Amino acid sequence: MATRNSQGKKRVTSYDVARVAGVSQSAVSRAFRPGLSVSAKTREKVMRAAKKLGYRPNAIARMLITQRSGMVAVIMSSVANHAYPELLTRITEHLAARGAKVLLFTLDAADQLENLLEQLWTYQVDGVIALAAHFDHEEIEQFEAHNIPVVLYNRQVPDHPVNTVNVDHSQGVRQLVDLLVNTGNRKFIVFSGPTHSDVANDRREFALDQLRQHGFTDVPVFYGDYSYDSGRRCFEECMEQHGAPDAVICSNDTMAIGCIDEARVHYGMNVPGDLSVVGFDGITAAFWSGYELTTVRQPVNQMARAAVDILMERIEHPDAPPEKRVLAGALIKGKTTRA
Amino acid sequence: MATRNSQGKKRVTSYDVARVAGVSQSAVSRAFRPGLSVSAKTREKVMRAAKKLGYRPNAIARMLITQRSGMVAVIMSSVANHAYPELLTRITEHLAARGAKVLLFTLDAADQLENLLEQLWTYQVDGVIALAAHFDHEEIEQFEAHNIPVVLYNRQVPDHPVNTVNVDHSQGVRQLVDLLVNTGNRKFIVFSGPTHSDVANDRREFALDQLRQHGFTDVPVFYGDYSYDSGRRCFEECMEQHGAPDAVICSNDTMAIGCIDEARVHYGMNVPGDLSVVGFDGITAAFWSGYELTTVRQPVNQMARAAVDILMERIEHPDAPPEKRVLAGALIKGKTTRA
DNA sequence: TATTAAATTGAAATCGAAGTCATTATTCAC
DNA sequence: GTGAATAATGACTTCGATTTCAATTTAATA
Repeated sequence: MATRNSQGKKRVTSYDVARVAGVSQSAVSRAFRPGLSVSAKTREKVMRAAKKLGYRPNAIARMLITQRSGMVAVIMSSVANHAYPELLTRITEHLAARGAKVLLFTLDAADQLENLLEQLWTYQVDGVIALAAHFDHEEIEQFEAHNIPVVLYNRQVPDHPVNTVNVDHSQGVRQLVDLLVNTGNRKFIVFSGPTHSDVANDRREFALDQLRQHGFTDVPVFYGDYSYDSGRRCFEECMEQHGAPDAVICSNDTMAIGCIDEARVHYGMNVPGDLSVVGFDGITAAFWSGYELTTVRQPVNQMARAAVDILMERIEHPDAPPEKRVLAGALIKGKTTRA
Repeated sequence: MATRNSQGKKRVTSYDVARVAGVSQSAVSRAFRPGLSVSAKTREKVMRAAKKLGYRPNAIARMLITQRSGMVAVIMSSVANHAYPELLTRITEHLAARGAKVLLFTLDAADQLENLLEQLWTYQVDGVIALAAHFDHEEIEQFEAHNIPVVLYNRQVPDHPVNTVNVDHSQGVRQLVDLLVNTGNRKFIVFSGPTHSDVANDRREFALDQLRQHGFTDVPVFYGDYSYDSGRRCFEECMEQHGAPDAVICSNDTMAIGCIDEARVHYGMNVPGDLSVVGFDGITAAFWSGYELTTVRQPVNQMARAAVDILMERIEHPDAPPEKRVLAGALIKGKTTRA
């Protein structure tokens, strides 16, 4: 008997189809699941009845009985990250190709994390891809306790085995520093992202390390928040405190662009004539002919794919050990550094 | 009895909690649903047992019995739209504030739409917010037949009542045109987005209309695809075919920025000295000091909020008639037009 | 204290598909 | 044509919560 939903319209269930097709409900279920034992004749009858009634299997009921939601939680930050749009669509597409759907969670403040996790447990997601959020031992252990595989994207949990996909920050930053040193820059400045960002800390420290390798010690660091405005502000502060540097190494492209604009527009400087600037990420704006930023481009599509692959592997084989995958970025020699 | 999931770990159900707490399973359910009739004593017992066992209500089971998934499908295009990141997080946040979650769908080619809809029906989403996809009568009628409310974001279905949230393209474009005319521009060019985009068509036609009002007829139009590169290409073609115009009216900011860069970098032109350029949207890059684009900024947050409000209203009251909400954009007088 | 009204409680039905298992229909080999 | 092996089928149980309904307890009123 067709029941009625809140709008008073009947919902068509497998029982309705079964009745019309003159078969059992089990047969209907089998007809819709590929590879199960149904005769062509029965399948035909079922499909005709299903089409006639406009039947679609109810995914919720399936989730309940199969103990698989087919949904993956993606945790993104509400802070507009210029790399997100592509990343998110890539992840969604790769997951879709494997029959999984994305349930979206946003997170800004760390204090919302607990609340977010509460939600996660109730929604029975099969796995999690975290683009945002800082996870510590504690959170990772919770995921383990719930047997929900997690993949961290461009972030890590020190000293704790966990699945991660990272661009090779170390190699990328090193290449940028080498390029700057080899093209004659001597007075360096680093514009770092916020200290609560693991990525920012990594990029900053790798840069300082590599500069030290070349004999440049005590390189001043200014801190921003990854934003355009913070890039501008850093440059302003830098000029006040140290005067014009030869080269600025920024934690990301957005800050680099802010820095360039500030230098050009407010200080009338020529980039790269008077100043070299490098970023990191390879956001679309970095390639605009107004900038043509020297940067390291993250292989977003491959990274998205790796994250999905790793996750799906753990969902199918929960015993697979954690895996850290590091993909090389591509050095883009733009026009914000001297040749 | 606690069952075991695919990972061999026990799942804690309300029955487990009931047994430990020494109450009925019904009581456990009531204790977790606010406003239901449970004594403080019972709730206390239940909560203690729940915490001890690490119990979380299973949202999937709830969805099945309540006929409400609490999930809203958001359809986005895989084409990187610079307005998406903020829009998506806003929508997600507003939905979260009302207890709903976002199930993400991506769509590029129109031929995937049918497949996408098939998925939609099975997932029992309570509603849909479409940021991408061109819907015709046919699709809207399918949604009506399934009793799933839809809100279209910045797009419409002519001659069919359907919920929409739009920025006031007409008013916005008119203000831009007036500004250009009033500041002495006489030779106009329009760079339009693709003809399959309703928004692009609207913006283009409104611009041409308003130019006609001012006596400017036969204004040439060049077509791009909203991308930066297409903005550059349009300007190049324009220069070849018509020489330098006074002012370029672009369908969106990204094309406008492409146009500006092409004019500045490859033609050595001064914007706004030699050329005025206006865009539409108010993407973050439009405000960068390298551009300071004259544009109309969409009130993204308010629009996201309106979309969510309208949708939730239809979910609660399915009989509410379709509603079209139009929000005014803010004219941003930047530095890409003469004063 | 007796009586009525209100608040709690648990048993049982329900949501809609998937999967187990025993039964029946087919197919194949001889 | 018979028996064995295989395929197809349907009855029934299950997933985990919500909700109805009747029974029971508690509170309120006379």
